[in-house]
Parts: sequence; structure tokens; C-alpha cells
Amino acid sequence: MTGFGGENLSERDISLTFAKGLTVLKVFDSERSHLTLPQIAKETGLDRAIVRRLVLTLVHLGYVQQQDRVFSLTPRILVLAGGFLQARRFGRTIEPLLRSFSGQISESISMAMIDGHDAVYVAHAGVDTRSVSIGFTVGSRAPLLQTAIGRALVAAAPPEVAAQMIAHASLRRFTELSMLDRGEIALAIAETKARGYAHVDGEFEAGVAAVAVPVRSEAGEVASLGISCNRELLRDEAHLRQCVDALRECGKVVASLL
Amino acid sequence: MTGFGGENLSERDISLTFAKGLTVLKVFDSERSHLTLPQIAKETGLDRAIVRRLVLTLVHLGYVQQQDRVFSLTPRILVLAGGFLQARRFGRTIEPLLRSFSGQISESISMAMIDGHDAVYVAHAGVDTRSVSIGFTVGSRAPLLQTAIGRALVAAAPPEVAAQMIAHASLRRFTELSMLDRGEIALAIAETKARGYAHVDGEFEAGVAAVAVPVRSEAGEVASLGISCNRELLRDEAHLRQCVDALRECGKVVASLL
DNA sequence: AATGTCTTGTGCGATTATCGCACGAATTGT
DNA sequence: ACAATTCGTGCGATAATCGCACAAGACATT
Repeated sequence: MTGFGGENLSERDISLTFAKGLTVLKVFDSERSHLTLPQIAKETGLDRAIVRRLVLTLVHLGYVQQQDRVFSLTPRILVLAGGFLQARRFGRTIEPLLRSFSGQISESISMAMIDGHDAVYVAHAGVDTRSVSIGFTVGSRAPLLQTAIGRALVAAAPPEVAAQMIAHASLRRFTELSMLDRGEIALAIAETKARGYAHVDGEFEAGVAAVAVPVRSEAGEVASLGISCNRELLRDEAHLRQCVDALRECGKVVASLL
Repeated sequence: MTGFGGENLSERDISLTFAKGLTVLKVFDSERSHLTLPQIAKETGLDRAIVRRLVLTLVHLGYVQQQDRVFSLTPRILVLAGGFLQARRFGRTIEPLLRSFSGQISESISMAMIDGHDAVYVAHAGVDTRSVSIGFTVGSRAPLLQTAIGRALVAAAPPEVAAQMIAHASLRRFTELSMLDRGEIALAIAETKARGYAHVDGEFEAGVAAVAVPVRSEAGEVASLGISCNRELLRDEAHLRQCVDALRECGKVVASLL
């Protein structure tokens, strides 16, 4: 189902085989974790023989394991991501920092960055209680335009990038409150930029509200910090302010670390 | 430096190009995060022209970004790992669980799995205080034979796998206390298996001690849970018992979730 | 239970993407 | 400023890849 030939083949110096291999690696996502060869072939639109070679390569290199006839990812895949996480000091420096602020206000704090037309979570600090709730974890994706953490990202991005996101990032009716008009969203993002934080109420998950602040390092690195919680809780003006202030303070430090 | 031709080329149905591409992706690790084309070429032992094609492919697919002349990973790499993390419920289910037990004893709890001849961290729950300390994060690697969390993994592994690890996993003199005799290590692992937990004192990082328990799901999935802290703290018999008990309890629940 | 149908796994030749050389451009050191 | 080195990239020969076709297995149906 992944449009392959459709890509701009203007660049002729691109390794097709490698690209296909990564496509195969990508189909192992949250819901499709254990796959057979034909399933992968159908999902990627590649020939079964090619998929076999690529998957066998992954098995040979230890990124994928084979049980009977189904294939699944091994922990080795984390080593790839570990390079990114460790290089950017997420985990060793940033997550402890998030935890510190998170403890002060007893709310989970997440950090996200832009990936294509989505927000992707790069760090997370949870609180003991209210454990499972709205569980987003490192590597999770969220829509850019319909979440607080996403709009904060767009607000932090350079104008031309932001415009491109607002114009083309996906929109879906997640809840009956979901904002679907791009003009309206552009306004919400402008407001985010003006007052310094985004506030989204029940547009992505019903009953859940969130605030988020844009973060921008001197090097131009763009990120955002967000808190999600029950919408009733964020109705409380004092609590909202507390959250925003914590995120702002945290954001300052994070910006200096990126 | 990566021995390439040396692999067992018995299997002829392996995609060389894909393997090389993954090798390129792998060189972006914690210390080498921003690389130029020739650096990658030297590191992988591949021709510069090949590296160029492969890296350009990664840029085209959005896994790598190019700034001026240096290349670095983008957050998209996390999406690959996210598939693994979400499928196994790390983050959404397991990390909150670890946090809960972690809070009870005020110690950071980590979870690891076997990857080749290393332990790789798959989940982590830190405590607010003592933030930076011995920061291991998701995707970090640790030696199997010279850490508590690693020996617990070996103890949890099937006998033949364990024997293979004990015989071939790497040994290095990290500290003056590092155990370097494989027979001695085999004994320590047998002891781990017998009493149900591993205790390693200052063999990997000086002044740091750790305990860890093996975890094994009904499906045969192998993991381990560990606590690292100041060696003085673990000298306290009561605290050690408290840690081990918490890990055991936590391990039971984790085993049922894998 | 047996047969037919569908699905899956894999060998092999033609084709095409890849490999590595060589040249031009840029950069660094002296 | 010049020279020596390093880096980026086009192009043809070559070897890896692609996709077809066949065999083996699974499944449902009669």
C-alpha cells in the first residue's frame, strides 16, 4: 500500500534496495508486530521473493527473529534508536529534567519533535499514579495539527515550514470536537505563538485536554513539551497556569541543552 | 572496521545492499552522531561512492538530515524502534509498572533484554532525585557478563544459549574488580539462578553496585530487571533485601505481561 | 477421508541497479 | 598564494537483484 514508484525519482542516486529494506522494517509497527512473509509482501506491495531476501537479511543481522513462520523485531532495533537518543542526551539528561518538573506538578511531561507531518515523542516522564491513562511513549506518533504538543511544534518551526505543515499535514475527525478547518488551525497556532503555549481540549481524544510550549534551541532545533490530562483538571485556571509555568521553565533548560 | 566479507556466506539469499545500508545506519551511535561522508566511509570500510548513495537514500527517506556537510539522525529513527516498544507494551504498560515499584523503594529500575552478546535496555523508570548518576537509557548496551542485569539475563536464558554466552561474550577490565575468568563468571551465574538474583559490585563502574532478577515469560521470552546504586547503599542488608523483593514482585507481573 | 483450490516457499535466467575507478572541484596547510 | 591533499560525483563493466514459474504445503469443501 506504500506508494513506491510515485516518489520523485528526480534523484537517480538512491539505493532502491535499501529503501525497500527500510520499508519492510517499517511495517513492523504497534499493531502489526508479528508478521508472515506474505503479509509483509501485501503490506509493502513488494514481491514475495524480494521480501524474503530482505527479511532474511534482517534475520541474519539480528534485527528480526523468526519463530516458526512469523517474524518479529528483536531488541536490537533499539540500538539504532539508541544512537539518536544518546547523542541528543535524551534519557541521560533530558528525561531526568522532565522528571524533576513532572514531580513538582504531578503531571506527566512529554517531549516531541517534528517528523514529516507528524509529531514524534522523543522523551517522556510519567508520574506514578494515573499510570496507564493516555500512554504515549518514546517513538509514538501524534498528529501535528490536532494536538497541543503538535501545534506547539508548528509554532516553533520556521515560518515557511509551519505554513507547509498547516497546509498539508493530515486532518482527521478523531472526536466531534476535532478542528478540521486549516484556517482555524492557523489561527490557533498564531495564538500559540503569541501567548507562548498551546491549549487543545478534546480534539484528539475525547475527554482529554493538553497544554504544550514550543522549544527552540539556539542552533534552530525545534521541539515541544506537553502535558496531557483530564479536561476537567485543565479547566482549573490555577492548575493550567501551574502547568504552563512548569513547561516554560523546563523548556528554557531543554533549549539550552539541545 | 566492521568485518564484512568474513560473515558466513553460506546463505546466498541475503541482500548485500540492504546489509550495507544498515551498517551505515548503525555507525551513528552515541559518540559519533554527526558524521561526514568520508568519516562514514572510513568507519564502515565501504567505498565513498556507495556510502554516498546509501546516505542520500536515508536523507531521501527522512531518517537522516544533512546540515552543510555533516549528516545526523532525525527523530524518524525512533519510529522504527517505536514499533517494537509499542508492540511489546513497554512504555504504555511496563514502564508505569516499573515506576510504581521504583517509587516504593526510591531507586531507579531498568529492564533489559539480550541482544547478541550484550544486554540492551528496553525500559527504564528513574527517580526524581539523584538524576544524572548512572544514566542508562532505552537503547543503551551493557556487557552481559560483567553487570548484574546482564548476568540475570544469562541466568534466565535457556541452558545452551547461556553456555554460549558465557563462553563467547566479551570480557573487559572495566575496573580493577572486573571478573575476567569465565569459570568464575559461570559460577556467579549459577548462584544467580539458584538464589534468584544477581549481585555485582563495582565490576563495571567503580563504586557502583547493582542487583538484578531474571524474568521469563511463559512464551519463553527472556528479560531482566535491575537496580544500580552506590555500592555503600547496597552494603546495607535491609536495603538490598528491599530492592530484591521489589524486583521479584515486579518481575512476576512483567513476566505475565510479556 | 479425499480431492480440489488456494496459499506459500524458493530456484533460475534476464535485466537492471550497483560497484569502484577516475576525474574535477573544493579545501586545507605551508 | 601555491601546492598537496581530500572530497564529491559521473560512467561503464559487472555482479547483484527482480520477478516469474514451479513445487510443496495448508485449507476448505464435498
